[in-house]
Amino acid sequence: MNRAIEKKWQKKWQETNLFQADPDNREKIFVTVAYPYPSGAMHIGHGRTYTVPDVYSRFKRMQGYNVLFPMGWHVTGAPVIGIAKRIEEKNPWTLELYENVHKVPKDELHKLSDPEYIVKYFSGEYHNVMDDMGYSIDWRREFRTTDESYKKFVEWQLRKLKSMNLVKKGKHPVKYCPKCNNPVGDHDLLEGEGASINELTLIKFGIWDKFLIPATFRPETIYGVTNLWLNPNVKYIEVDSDGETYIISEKSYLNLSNQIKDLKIIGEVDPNGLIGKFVTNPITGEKHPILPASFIDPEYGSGSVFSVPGHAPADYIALEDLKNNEELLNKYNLEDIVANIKIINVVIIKRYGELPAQDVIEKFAIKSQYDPKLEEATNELYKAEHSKGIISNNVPYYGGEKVAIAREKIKSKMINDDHGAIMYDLSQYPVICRCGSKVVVKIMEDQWFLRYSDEDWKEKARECLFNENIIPNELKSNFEYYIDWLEDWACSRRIGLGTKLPWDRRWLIEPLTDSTIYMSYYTIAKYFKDIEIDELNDDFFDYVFLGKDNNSNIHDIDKIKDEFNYWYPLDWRLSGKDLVGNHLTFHIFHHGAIFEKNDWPKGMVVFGMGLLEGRKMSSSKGNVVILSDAIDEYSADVVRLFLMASAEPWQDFDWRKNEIKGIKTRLEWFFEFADKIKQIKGHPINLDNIGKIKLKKEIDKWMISQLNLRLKDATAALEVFQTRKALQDSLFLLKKDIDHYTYRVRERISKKDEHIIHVLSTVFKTWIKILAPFTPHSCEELWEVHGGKGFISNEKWPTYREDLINEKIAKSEEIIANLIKDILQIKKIINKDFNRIHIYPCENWKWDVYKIAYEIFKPDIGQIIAKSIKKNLCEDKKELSRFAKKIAKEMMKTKYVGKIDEITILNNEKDFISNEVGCEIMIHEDNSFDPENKSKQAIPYKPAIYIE
RNA sequence: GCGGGGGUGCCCGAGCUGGUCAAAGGGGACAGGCUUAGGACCUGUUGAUGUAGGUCUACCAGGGUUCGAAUCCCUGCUCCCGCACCA
Repeated sequence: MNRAIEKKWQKKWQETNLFQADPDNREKIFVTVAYPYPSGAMHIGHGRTYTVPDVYSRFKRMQGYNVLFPMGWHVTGAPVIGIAKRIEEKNPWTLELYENVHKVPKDELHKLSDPEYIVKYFSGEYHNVMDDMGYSIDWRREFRTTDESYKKFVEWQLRKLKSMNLVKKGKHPVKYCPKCNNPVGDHDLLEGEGASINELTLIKFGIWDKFLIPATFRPETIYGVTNLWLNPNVKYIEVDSDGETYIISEKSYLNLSNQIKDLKIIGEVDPNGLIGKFVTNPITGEKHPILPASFIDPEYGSGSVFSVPGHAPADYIALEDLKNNEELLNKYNLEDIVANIKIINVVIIKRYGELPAQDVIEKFAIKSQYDPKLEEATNELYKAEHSKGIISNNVPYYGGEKVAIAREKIKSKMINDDHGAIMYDLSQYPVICRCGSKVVVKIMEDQWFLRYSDEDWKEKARECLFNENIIPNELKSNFEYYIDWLEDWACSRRIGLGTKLPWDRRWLIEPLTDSTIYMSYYTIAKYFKDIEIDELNDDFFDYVFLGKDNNSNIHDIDKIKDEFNYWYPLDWRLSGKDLVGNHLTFHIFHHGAIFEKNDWPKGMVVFGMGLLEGRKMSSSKGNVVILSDAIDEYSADVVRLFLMASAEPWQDFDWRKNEIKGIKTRLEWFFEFADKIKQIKGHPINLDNIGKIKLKKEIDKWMISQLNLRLKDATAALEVFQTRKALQDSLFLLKKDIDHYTYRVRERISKKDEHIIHVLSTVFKTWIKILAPFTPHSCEELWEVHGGKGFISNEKWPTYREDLINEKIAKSEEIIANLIKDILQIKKIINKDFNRIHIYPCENWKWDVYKIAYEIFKPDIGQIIAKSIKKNLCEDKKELSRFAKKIAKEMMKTKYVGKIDEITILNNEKDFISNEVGCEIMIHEDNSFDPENKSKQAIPYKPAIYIE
């Protein structure tokens, strides 16, 4: 197979518009796969993603369905902005990545400094590679999400949602670079990838007319505070917020000022002047001393911490350290204050005492606040208290409640009473923007949200999901979880490509939101080139998609509407596992909100990820195989076949060079198979007319039976996207059958037996059709070369013949194979010279007993014997009971398919068996010659053997 | 932590509505055949053991249900994935 042949067929398909799908009177199937975000070259992971729908589409097309498989480009979003900037700045890492991994030609590279050009360039590349892969896409419907008509569509969608009161305004924290003045994503970072935003509670402790505002994860521990910590080696400042004065570390100002409006610096504060002074606990009203601690990180929170030594190991050990530090105690005159501190218990957990912090300190043998084990100890205790802790009865109102619940209540109470506020901080430090400056958490005001928290909307989503087919089914509960868990989603953005929010043009629509119902857009996309942009107003979409009143002047509008109604609802939506929690769940939500129930999607298939030689694939790390390279090296059909054969779509697949080689030789074998038939026949095969012939030999019928069996299994597998199983049956197992068959009939092959030619031609003709969805180019070529008419892509999918699947024939073949195996085994064990092998088929009465045993369907020996005696099956009662015991055990190990005429079969295959075991054999119909009494050993499906 | 999915023979993996499972298929290794040769193809072997087709030990570990468990139930250990404003 070479690329020239593949190109030839791709061209022919294109010239005949083979995959352009328009409404007709056939039943339709509408398949979409997540449209790609083309910011780099396609790799084999993408190859798998897009091959699955192609195989399915081709399969369904052959079954007679009108199949629509379209493709578009999701080019909205922010990543390309950063990429373009880095190209512009000639960032070496980015240039290297795009030149060597994504294989962008040198003269194109510099043009990628324009984000629009990046997506244009790569969507073009994607299109070409998809053609090279032979995908049966209807390209007339291709679009980019920045097309003006698409923007009109998205505007309609958002206005629709707003009119349904599913959009609201609010504020929202984001990772933000103050220097670039922009929100940043992971792809914009120099350092700190994967950092998340943590929510903390600031609590206002009064001191004079000012406040210290320590931040905490555990607001419930406010009842256990003994003191505050300040780091005397750190700069502190006073800031004004709306008339209140806070004391915070200088380093925390940057972050806090992005979260608290108009935070103004008033002046510096000397921490030494604060140590030893007292603050007021806003909840309990108690006075707590301010004490020095060097472990306080000035960058985190607000640079001060409240101390809960009963439950925070760090606080506990810091207090112990201080007690033993006379120098410090003397410096600030703290001796009495520290001596007076009484540690308080606020949370009770099993297996811990009054002071859990002390327990873990002892358990981990931590000696000082600088001990590295401190973090581990803290984690352990925090987790334990959160999941299993109960608020102690010392605490008013909340005593006896679970920590996790009390925490939320206490938090909201404090915020309501203006004793506290929410702040956000990064989960790890440092996080550095590509520009080199520190990233902070900023609260974005005037943000727009989709109200996924809306219970009515959730209910619609659940109903939509309930009626959908999810493959694999296990993921359905995952979707349920996400529907429940989803909160309001910030759907507006400052940067990136995309559609502007129609009612607030300062904002762009966030790119997950603009790609939720685009499947409906495909159905009518081919008409847009002939329609003025302004005509694509809300009335147009309302009429076409929702059947509202027609206020549009577009003259083809009813045709457009009919086309939408023909293709919708979507039959299958395919996408990656990683998109379950957002794209796919949003897809359900938005269909639920906008479309009528009968237009809700019907099914989803969720894909696994790709591995490369057992390791995770990653473009940015260069651990990736570019799809076009793979096609060049192996051909599209080999790549397709490997991707489909190595794992089911929802499993992770592993690209292994060695195994691809195996697939390649398998495909070559398929080509040779055709030649082999030709050779046997002596002249070319004519697939258009392979004639009819009555098969007499069991082994010929066996081959046809196996063929139908494999076809049946493969068809059933493809119906539910099990590409691997389908190939397992149709490629590997069927090939094994053919090998077995040609081996069995090799004598007859050399005599050019016409039955064999007919069997092999039939196998070939069916086989080529089964493989056509997987390796369409090879199959077209073979089809044409061997006399097929038209495209194989247009051929009818073969239907299996249940009546030709014959279990008894399969069993007979098994008997022969097992017999040969057993003889060879015995020969090996006894290791002696011998002249002849005698074979004794199973006697009739044993078959009868077997049948009785089978009907009882339990290894109930007593019942088997009783019933057999009743029917008088055997004179020799002793022999009967011996056999009954044996068959009771045996029946559970073999499948009963009825009585088989072993004598005939054995006589027919006598020469073959004799040949295989390399010795003369004799088939006995009775036991007149049986010197060692071996004939008794015979049981159904297992003739007795005597080696003389 | 929350949610989801796993742990099978040298490797990858199927099986997991209990019996047809010493466990499919592929890869690797080994032997034989075909061949000048073979990385091509075919046949066979690839848990142990056995002078008659058998027996024993096996599907993370431990316990249980059953006439019978890789498959069902419980416990423990362990691995992977997602947890958001990012496509």
